[in-house]
Amino acid sequence: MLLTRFFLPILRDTPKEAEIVSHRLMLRAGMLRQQAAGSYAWLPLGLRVLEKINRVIREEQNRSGAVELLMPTIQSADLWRESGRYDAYGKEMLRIKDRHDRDMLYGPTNEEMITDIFRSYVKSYKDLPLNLYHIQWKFRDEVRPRFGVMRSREFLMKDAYSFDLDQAGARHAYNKMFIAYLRTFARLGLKAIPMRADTGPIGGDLSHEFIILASTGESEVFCHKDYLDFGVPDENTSFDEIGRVQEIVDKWTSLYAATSEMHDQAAFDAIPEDKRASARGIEVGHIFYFGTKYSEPMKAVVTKPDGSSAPVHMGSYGIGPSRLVAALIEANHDDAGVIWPEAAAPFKVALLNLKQGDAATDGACAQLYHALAAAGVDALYDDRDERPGAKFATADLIGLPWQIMVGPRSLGEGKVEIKRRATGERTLVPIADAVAAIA
RNA sequence: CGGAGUGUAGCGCAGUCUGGUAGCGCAUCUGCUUUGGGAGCAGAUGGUCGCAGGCUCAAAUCCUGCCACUCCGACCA
Repeated sequence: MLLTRFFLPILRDTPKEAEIVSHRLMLRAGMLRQQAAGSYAWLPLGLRVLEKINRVIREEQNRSGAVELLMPTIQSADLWRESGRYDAYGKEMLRIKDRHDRDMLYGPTNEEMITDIFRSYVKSYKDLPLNLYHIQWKFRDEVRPRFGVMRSREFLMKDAYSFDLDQAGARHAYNKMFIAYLRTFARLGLKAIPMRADTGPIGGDLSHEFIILASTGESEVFCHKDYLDFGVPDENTSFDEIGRVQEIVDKWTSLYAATSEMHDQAAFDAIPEDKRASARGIEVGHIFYFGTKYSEPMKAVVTKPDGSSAPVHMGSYGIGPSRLVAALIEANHDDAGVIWPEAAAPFKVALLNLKQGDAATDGACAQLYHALAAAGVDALYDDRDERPGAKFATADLIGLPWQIMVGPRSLGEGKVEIKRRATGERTLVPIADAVAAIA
């Protein structure tokens, strides 16, 4: 992509409404534009990050056996009356009327709709287990949206819904998602710690919030430091081995970890002092088993092997990709700007022509740009007529993992300079070796 | 929803107290010179001062009402 053909409205000054670093940097880097309180347009650079995150989420959801579909944003109130939540949900639900004066709503979540889809088709235990997910925009009319996309009213959510014959089956479905989440966050370069969450009226131990530690986090969290060194299940982990999957979950829930709402000071004090971590955290995922809460009132029942029928056991599993963009920045930035992990980076490399209009640098850049494209490397070529300093500042701000700098100084020896954004480390390499150096 | 603020050019701000024909920096445009960490000089463009009403010879400035946005708190993915 040529920068002169891209749409990248960089801001030199920080808009005053942006308080936390991720919000500031997203506005400055031209990723995001606020349209109303808690409502944002995703500009091209931001959209690329969002889609990179979605890709990782999809790959891990699919790997665990979940199946993608897509449900509408606008829902009929009737389904919500069936579950009883139309009246229970409160003002956070954005309620709308259509031209026929029918009650509609902009979905804040999709339990009712997915249960309706399930009950329409699935009648037999033989079709279980089933896990369906989608990635769709949600709206919750927050009293006080803040922190940019960290807590917006409109937000993107991956929500998965599992259906099983009984609680044991549902536990395995839960465990599979648990592992998929560990892998998803790890691939995005985040250390996410599963913390026991409130299960509400259902009870039990099957609800976890996945929290990343960041100084600007929204809530206080407490955990055992050993979690930070735990290994994440590799891509060959079999999701069908019930015992093995349970072992992994058991290990990842063996040590103390809790948000302030669930905090048990006595249990925390029992941890050796040098192993205690008390920090701020950002919730990036939430998984939940809720049994027959929706299947029973909405009559989502299947026939069992013995001929009797019973409501299915369900769970739901959320990740907020739009919030993850902000969380990634909170966890990866410096004074100059964002530092993207490769899996989420909008482009892999910035190609900087330090003397636009100079035949030698123009030629070398064109050659490199084509070589990168041929190698399948996503590159953003800064071909603006700007001075070197402006290009360095832009590249650091938008935080692509690599920068290839092409200027008369090194080109004299037939070399270009490659900079790793995360470390600042620079190396001089012959032009012909540049693509291989970052691949 | 309680409390506190802010709305003046694309962005950041001054001007409001004490009413008198709207200003600064950056950005943008033109020209020349520059070219390895946000260049210099010269010139230029751009604003119904959030909206509506009122007081006044005269309102960004005073009064009344409304709207939008932000921050703290309670609440939430």
